[in-house]
Amino acid sequence: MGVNLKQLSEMLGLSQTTVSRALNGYPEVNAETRQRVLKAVQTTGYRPNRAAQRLATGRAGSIGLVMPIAAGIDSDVHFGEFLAGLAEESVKHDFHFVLNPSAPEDEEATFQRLAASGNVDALFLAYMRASDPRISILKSLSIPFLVHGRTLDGPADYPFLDIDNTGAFYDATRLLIQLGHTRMALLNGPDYLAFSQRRKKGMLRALSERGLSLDDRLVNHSFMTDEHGYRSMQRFLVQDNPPTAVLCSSTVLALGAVRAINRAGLQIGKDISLIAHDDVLPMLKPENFTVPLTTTRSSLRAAGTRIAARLISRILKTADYPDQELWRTELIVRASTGPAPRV
Amino acid sequence: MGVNLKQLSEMLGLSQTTVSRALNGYPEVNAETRQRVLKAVQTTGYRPNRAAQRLATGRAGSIGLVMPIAAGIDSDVHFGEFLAGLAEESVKHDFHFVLNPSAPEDEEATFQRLAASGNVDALFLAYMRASDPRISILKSLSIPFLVHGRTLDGPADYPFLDIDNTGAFYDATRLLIQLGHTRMALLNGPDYLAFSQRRKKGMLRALSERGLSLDDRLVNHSFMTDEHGYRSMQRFLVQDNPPTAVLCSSTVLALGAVRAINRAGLQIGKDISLIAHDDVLPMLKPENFTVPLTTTRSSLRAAGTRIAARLISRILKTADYPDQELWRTELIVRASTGPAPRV
DNA sequence: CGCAAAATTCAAAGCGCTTTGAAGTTGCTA
DNA sequence: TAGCAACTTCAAAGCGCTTTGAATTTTGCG
Repeated sequence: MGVNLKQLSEMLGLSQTTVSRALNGYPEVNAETRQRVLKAVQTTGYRPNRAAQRLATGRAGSIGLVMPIAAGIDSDVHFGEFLAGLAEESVKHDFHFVLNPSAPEDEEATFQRLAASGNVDALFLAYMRASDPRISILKSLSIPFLVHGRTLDGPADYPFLDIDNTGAFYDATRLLIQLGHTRMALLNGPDYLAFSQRRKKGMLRALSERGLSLDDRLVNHSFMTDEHGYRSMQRFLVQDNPPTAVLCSSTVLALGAVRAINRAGLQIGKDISLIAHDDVLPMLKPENFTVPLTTTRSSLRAAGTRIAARLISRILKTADYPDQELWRTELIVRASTGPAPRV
Repeated sequence: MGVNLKQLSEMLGLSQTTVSRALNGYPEVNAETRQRVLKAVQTTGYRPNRAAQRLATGRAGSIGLVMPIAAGIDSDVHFGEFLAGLAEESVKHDFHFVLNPSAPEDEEATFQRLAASGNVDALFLAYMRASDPRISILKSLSIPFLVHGRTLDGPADYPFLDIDNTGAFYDATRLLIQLGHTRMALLNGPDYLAFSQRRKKGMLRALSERGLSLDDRLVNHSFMTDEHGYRSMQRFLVQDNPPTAVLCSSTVLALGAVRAINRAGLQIGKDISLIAHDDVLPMLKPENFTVPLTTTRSSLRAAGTRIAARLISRILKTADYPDQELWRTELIVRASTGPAPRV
């Protein structure tokens, strides 16, 4: 193994105190001394023992993620991508993760346990529901936390990073309206999730501004899998008065929707327009669809990176980030949208 | 915060030594005393400080994963599912992860650093290449490691968990041959990965046993995305003598392949048969395809769970697991395979 | 040149746990 | 009843780092 602080300080003829301070950037160290220390670190390859640091500082150096992936619960494609961003940033600061799979019913207990264990410095929360009891649990926990997304109801008096879901689908809907569409469908994520409701709200707002409305039979809430996309779209298409446009909450849903549309012998961008929300999943690029997809875009990986950065800076009390962030999405027009077909 | 060991032992009128031993299952503790301790833990909610434990024992309590997800490198859908399994098991033993994104070119350095840092007790390695230099790096590192998959060349003198890729595609190919197919295609994963080569090998073996061969123009190696599946399948179909069957290394590839086939106006299971390898991704269930897919199945999540269990038991020196495991896959016949069409 | 203030450096006390070596108890055998 | 092994329990020494409070050296100025 490498040297430890004691050995290093003996080599240098300094006390552990001074060496430690030199390394941690304290001001009361002679500039020249600091240089010597830094050079010695280079040559010896000294790396502080994290366990000792953690014990001494009381900081755990890790972030707790409560993943909705208990045994038997489906994992989410989007999660991997988000995690990649999180990891990318965390590793820079030598932070660990505690991934805590948990079923919804014992999330509360999981949080309590995690916070009490002292094993994590901060908690991260996602998959926000419209009105989410987990927020108040977290508030009572006296441990920093950060929310990806945000609740729909109640005050947003907690730190979060969210994208402007309402705005995204508002913009998308407006575009469709401008193209002459009046009857459109919505393939949305699970009903209870805040982002689903916000997207629907955005769509409704744009519609009602033009005196249009949304037919309940053209709305579907489900997990965002290819298959749900296919089934729901198929149901929409066989109705008396099928939609001329559809909004999808995920490119994965769009995948299935596209399949259903093709199968019905319709042409995307001509017979029916489609706009999907794009989380920028590498496995599924909207520009690579047979008919490239018009999307509202926001990188999930970037969100992961940002969240890690904010959480870590919060723990280490380094930089100051805003407490609440709302990212605008980009509306990117490709070939899947076109003028509404003449009746 | 909760109590610590000192407080707990004072409450009980015992020494820290005895309490610690009682908790860690040492034999030299009076059964009655142990009961008292255990009860006190219940009432006080005592939880040992992990940082202190780590410092005292020298064990880090965490597993290092070197993920191929450096900035700019695509994340893999399959990874999330695998991770879910890993996390599920790890959390039971209060183990952390250090996710280390890394580009292929500095993987070696990443390993070195990780091992030397003492921040991890074990390393995990995946995405094995046919002949993988990382193995010898790991061997030289004096830290336990476990490989998911295994190299193709050289001795397999290291601990691994792999599935029988050769067998999987051998079985699949045999089934196709029995159904009368003689000209088949292969949509495979990246060329340099060991599992891709093994699957191809399995296919070749079954073919040559019947005096059949594999046309190079009907083989494609690529990342396993929907789009690659689509493009490659399309290329296969426009050839002079298109295949009557195709093997896909992933359901994600199959997704694209199915799209191409439908688009060409062909019927799956009738005009063309398809078998995919199924990692049991919740987002993409083969049984939910429009024409349910015949698959070779092996749960990636289960592999994650198993790997975590093996790694942790190795670190904690608890149970004994076999050092090398090769899991058979299941061949599950659904509607996407059928007799070869008459010429 | 002398002394207070500023700049550096240090010794030592934890952080909360495990583990070693020793000590105190019991139970049996001779 | 002495003597020894088998049980139990304990005090104390780390693990490697940070941080407090004090000591030492430099610097600035009258």
